[in-house]
Amino acid sequence: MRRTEKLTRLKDPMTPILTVDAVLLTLLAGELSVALIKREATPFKGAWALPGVYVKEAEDDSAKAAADRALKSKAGATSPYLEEFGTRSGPARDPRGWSLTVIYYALVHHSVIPAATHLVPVAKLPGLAFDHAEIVGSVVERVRSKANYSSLPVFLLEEKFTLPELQAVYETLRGKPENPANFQRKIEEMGLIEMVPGEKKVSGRNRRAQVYTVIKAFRDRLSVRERGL
Amino acid sequence: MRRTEKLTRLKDPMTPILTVDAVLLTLLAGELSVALIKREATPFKGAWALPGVYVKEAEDDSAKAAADRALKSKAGATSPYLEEFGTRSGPARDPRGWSLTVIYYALVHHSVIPAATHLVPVAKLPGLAFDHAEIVGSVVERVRSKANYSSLPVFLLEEKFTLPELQAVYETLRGKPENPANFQRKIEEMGLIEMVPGEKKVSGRNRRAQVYTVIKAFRDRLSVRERGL
DNA sequence: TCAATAGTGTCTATAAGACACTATGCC
DNA sequence: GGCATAGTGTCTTATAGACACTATTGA
Repeated sequence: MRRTEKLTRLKDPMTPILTVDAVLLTLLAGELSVALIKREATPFKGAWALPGVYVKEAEDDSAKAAADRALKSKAGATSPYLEEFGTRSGPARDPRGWSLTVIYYALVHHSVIPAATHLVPVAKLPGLAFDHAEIVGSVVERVRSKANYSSLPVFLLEEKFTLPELQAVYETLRGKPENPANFQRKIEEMGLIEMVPGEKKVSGRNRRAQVYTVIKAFRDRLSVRERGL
Repeated sequence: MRRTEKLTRLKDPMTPILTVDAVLLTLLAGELSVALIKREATPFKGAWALPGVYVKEAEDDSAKAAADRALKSKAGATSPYLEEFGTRSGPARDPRGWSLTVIYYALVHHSVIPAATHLVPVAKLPGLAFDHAEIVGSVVERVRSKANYSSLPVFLLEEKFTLPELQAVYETLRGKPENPANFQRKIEEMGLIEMVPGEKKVSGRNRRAQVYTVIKAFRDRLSVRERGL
């Protein structure tokens, strides 16, 4: 029985708690935002926290599979890009006892996240349960860093997008503007995207932008530039 | 009692095995080598494996502390640079059952490793227990990659070293020669090392080389270059 | 003075960044 | 035509790499 199971875990001094937590990032109104859930059980009942689950031998084939399950069951989303960030562990981070969590992060376009899921701009993060505030901060730092030399920002867009849209995402993450000519040159050198012939995107009363898409090989992994962005 | 404890772990389907493994790297005769230990217990009794331990709530304050303990108790070494690499997990990697291991890697000069510890060139790796061969391969790849843009290689040297020695370490990890003038320029730009005034190193019947040391701020962490190498 | 390794000054090639311009579409 | 955004050609500057040279020591 589950209840007995948990008590055993609590009382056994040699069996650390093992969980995964997922940092699901998206752009909302031009702001990098993270998916948070309200805790329904102690500890930290009622506090905001990252979507996370216990790693279960019966359900998960790996820690990454557990992270997938956490994203699906707690935030209602799946992500083609789901990468391990690292671990946090120790006797103090969880009041229930010695715990270790494996942290994963994912980037998606906000359209794949249900409206019911709470998205909070990382710049206005409230207090979070456990060490989750520090975790979000560290993951955001990593993500911003990867925006400097990889294709990671494309995962924040929909399947089809324009170069100006892609440039805007890069600029948001890197926090500085980019020259369109130089930007196009560098993206081309990454061999990341391909034109969708004929398709143009209307965005007002101006010239329509050419539509692009990520080439198959990079749909679920990064393209990396040697010399940075 | 420990014996009962282990049986409980084996039979409990909800409690994954939690371990840490350490990849201790050093240069031996100019070859990147890894510390291996011979397993004394099942499974894989008699096979070569990475130094690793169970994470113990009573002994370890964190997974990293457990990795320190593994290095000290199994390889007889401590390392100022000990970094998390990632995790491996699943039902199949350990015959005892569902397991998760946190992998750490360390780089040291071979002089701090006891002669009794087995060091094997990573280019001539034998078959290893568990998924340890894949782990060593992935860590080596990461280390070689970091040699392209950070100060990581200095951890393979002693406290005092010369520029030609440092250059040789970089060349070994990167697998290609470097121009001395360009190398010195780039190392200087990293703000990594300082001259030890007056000290010169004799290495034959030739000109003596100036001795350098890593400045304090980078004794236990990396210095990173923006544009690589 | 020769061999061997240490160390430096400077030119060249390449890549990043700046800037000026042309293109398209709706009003 | 005018305005707004899309997109391109090219010059300038910064950095990486190549090369030629000088320096110091022991034999």
